[in-house]
Amino acid sequence: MFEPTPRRKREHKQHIRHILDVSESIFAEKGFFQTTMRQIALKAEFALGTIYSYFGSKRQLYEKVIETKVNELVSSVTNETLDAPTVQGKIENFVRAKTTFFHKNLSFLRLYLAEVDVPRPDVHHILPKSVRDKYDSMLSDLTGVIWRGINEGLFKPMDARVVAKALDGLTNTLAFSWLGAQEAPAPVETDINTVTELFLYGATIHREPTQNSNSRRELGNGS
Amino acid sequence: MFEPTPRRKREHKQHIRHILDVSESIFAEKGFFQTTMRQIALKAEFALGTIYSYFGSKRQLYEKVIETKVNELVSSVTNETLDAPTVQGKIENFVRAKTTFFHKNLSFLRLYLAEVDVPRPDVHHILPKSVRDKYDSMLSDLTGVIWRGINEGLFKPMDARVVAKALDGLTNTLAFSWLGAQEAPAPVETDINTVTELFLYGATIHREPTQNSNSRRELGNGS
Amino acid sequence: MFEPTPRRKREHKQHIRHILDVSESIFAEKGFFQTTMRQIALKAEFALGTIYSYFGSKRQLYEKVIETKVNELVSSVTNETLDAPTVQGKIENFVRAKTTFFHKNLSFLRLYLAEVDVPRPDVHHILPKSVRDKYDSMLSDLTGVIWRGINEGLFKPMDARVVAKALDGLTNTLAFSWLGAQEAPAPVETDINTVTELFLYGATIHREPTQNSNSRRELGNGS
Amino acid sequence: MFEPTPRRKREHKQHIRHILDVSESIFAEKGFFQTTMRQIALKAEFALGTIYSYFGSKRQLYEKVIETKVNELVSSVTNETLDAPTVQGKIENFVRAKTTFFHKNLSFLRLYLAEVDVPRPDVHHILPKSVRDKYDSMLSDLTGVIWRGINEGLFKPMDARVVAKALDGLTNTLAFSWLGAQEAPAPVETDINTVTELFLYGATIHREPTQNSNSRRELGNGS
DNA sequence: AATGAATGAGGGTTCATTCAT
DNA sequence: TATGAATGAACCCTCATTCAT
Repeated sequence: MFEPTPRRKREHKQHIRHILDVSESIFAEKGFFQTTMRQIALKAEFALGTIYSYFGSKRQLYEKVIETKVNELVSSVTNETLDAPTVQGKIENFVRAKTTFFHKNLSFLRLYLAEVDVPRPDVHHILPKSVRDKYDSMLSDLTGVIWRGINEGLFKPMDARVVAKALDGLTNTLAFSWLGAQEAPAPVETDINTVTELFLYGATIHREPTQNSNSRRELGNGS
Repeated sequence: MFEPTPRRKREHKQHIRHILDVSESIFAEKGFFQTTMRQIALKAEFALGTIYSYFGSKRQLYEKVIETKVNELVSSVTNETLDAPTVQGKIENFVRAKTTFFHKNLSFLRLYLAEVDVPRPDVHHILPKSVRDKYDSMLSDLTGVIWRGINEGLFKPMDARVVAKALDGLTNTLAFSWLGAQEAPAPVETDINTVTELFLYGATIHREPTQNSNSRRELGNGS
Repeated sequence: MFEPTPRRKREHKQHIRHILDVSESIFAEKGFFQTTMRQIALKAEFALGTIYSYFGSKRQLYEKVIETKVNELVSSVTNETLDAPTVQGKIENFVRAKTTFFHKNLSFLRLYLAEVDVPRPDVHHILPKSVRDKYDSMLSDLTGVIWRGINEGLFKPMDARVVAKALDGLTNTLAFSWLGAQEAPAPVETDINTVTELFLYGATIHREPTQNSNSRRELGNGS
Repeated sequence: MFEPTPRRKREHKQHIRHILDVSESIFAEKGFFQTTMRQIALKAEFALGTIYSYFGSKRQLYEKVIETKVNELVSSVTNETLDAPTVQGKIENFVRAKTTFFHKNLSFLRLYLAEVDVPRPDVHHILPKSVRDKYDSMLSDLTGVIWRGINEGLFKPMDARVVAKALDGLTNTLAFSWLGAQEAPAPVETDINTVTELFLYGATIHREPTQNSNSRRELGNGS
């Protein structure tokens, strides 16, 4: 019996990280079903069996890829959202955190859209419950923020959950537009402002904007 | 030698329609890769070979399913959108047409989201160009509407294409929320109002205008 | 009950002939297994079922194609061979008849080589016994001629059957060389002379050819 | 990471050899199209997938079978042919080498005749160019020998290429006669002599030269 | 007789997964 | 632990053949 050396442990973690990264890029490029374990093993420079010894199955590997990144995303978004004191600030931070994250994880974006945004039917959920829970908790937090906004008389009295979904979808939609565009995506700040402005005040120009115009300027002054 | 009798022709069309319907439901339920041609043949109550004699390959069948429904959707949406005289009317009709269509074609919605909203990377595009073109033309029409709104001083001067995408995404997001919900989805009109209101005027309550809709309508009827 | 009109009967025969011709060309081009009944039906401008009503099965159609042409070949060759009074004349006529026939039926040649020259193993004979018998009878006739030549002291005392096979193979080999060549094949007479000369007198030049040279000239004077 | 151990490598080669042997026998027995990969896997006592991991596809496996044996044949024949100093010696050695090879590789003979002797039309060539080239090179060597014989005044002035083809076909024809015969084939030497005699001096008995071989040898040893 | 839509057995091929080394 | 050869279930597709009209 050997006790695992610290070096061993470190290497082990590095390997896992490495395989996850490689898998993410291939899954993102080809999708789950058109990715083969051999392709992953090849690109990761491990033997086929080694991948299995680390992750058990293709499905589990895929889930781990999603789970890891979703955790990062949700943590980041949740923290940022909570960080601001006002409702508007929270909204803005939510949009900023999500947008920034996807800007930095473009290849993951495709997986996210395919899996979280358009999940397979309930019976055959490809995602483990933990991931969906995580995602739902993020959405719940956002719902809470909306709800507070409604209670404070800031937001119109709509179904908070639906509004939250709408905002979430709005950021996804925008992020998605990067995927198609081959050109360098617009600066993040512009996107953040567009979404925030649209969500808070809509597309229509108002005639007598008193305080609102101020807050809008603050949101938009990055460009 | 003989051309097919009218009856034969009619049956032929019925069979095609039948297979397309069956395929749609299975593809929607399991996705492209987890659907087998045998499942389709079985559910359609045709022999395997018969499906092939009608559609050539799994890929082509899938494309035909998408193409047929996307054509319906786009026609319906385009017509309705053009139908209204004012910009706001067009926006509202767009949302109404799309929402209504998805309400009536719930199973197709999943395919639509998977294919149009989250396309696979360029090399492996599962959709024929014609379908994507169709979709793009719908989006272009919408972009035109937005653009007109901006020119008329109704909408804020934003990137019309991005705004159009946002509105499209917003309706998708809402429609998507039906997929998860096991409960009877809310009445269509509610959803339509939510999206339209959110898009046009945002989530925030404005201080001065008590009857927002009235004053705003005045703005739009100048054209 | 209608008695078949003479016209009907005539048409029937014409159809059979037509389908056989079409089949021969396709079988020759692609081989048995890579030819489909649909291809034949299409090129023959009959419905699939019609082909079956005439020939029962792909195998039977194929056999009929071979059988018909082999019968023509064997009849022609046998008649010509018997026609000449001398052994040398018979040999020459045999070569001439076979060569001429293949010259006129180039597409059949491929089938012939594939089926008669290189038959599939005994268990799975694709040819009906009648065809093989026909072919064997031709070879027997030739063997008889050789045998007579040996008895008359004209030919060396070799195994007549083997010698006959050799001559038969020699003509096949030559005919085969036309298949590869895209250029217009050499005049038939040249080929006939080459084979006959080679078979009767070999490749070697003899020093004191007294009578032999005469007979050779007779054989070769066509060119 | 690790290169395969010598043992692994050895086994790998043995497996390839084994599968090739098994395939050859089945292909020879049933032909390409009536042989299934499952049959091969079964007889080779490997899983279906294993055969594919070794050879990629049925077509490639078939080609490898042919290629391997044709290479053996051509090497053997070319070496033997070059070995003799005189033209007649070369001719005799050519016949001997080919005949001996087929005597020892009876099952391959059928494949050889089907593929080399009766190739499918150009578009559907089942053989890789390399194999056909190999075969052509053998034939070219033989043509060279014939050509030398003609130049030395030994052979009649015929088209050397055609004569070479004729000799090649003659040996094939003879070898082929073994395929049908269930009885033990005649001793190889007899066959070799028959072909050589026939090719060099023809079937006809010459009047004057009692000891043909002697006088003829004198003709040939001038080189 | 003629038609061609419908049938379904069968074959080539892929790829997740296992396991002996 | 790491390896990768071996496995075989499962899938897409073809095509000879049948049969109702």
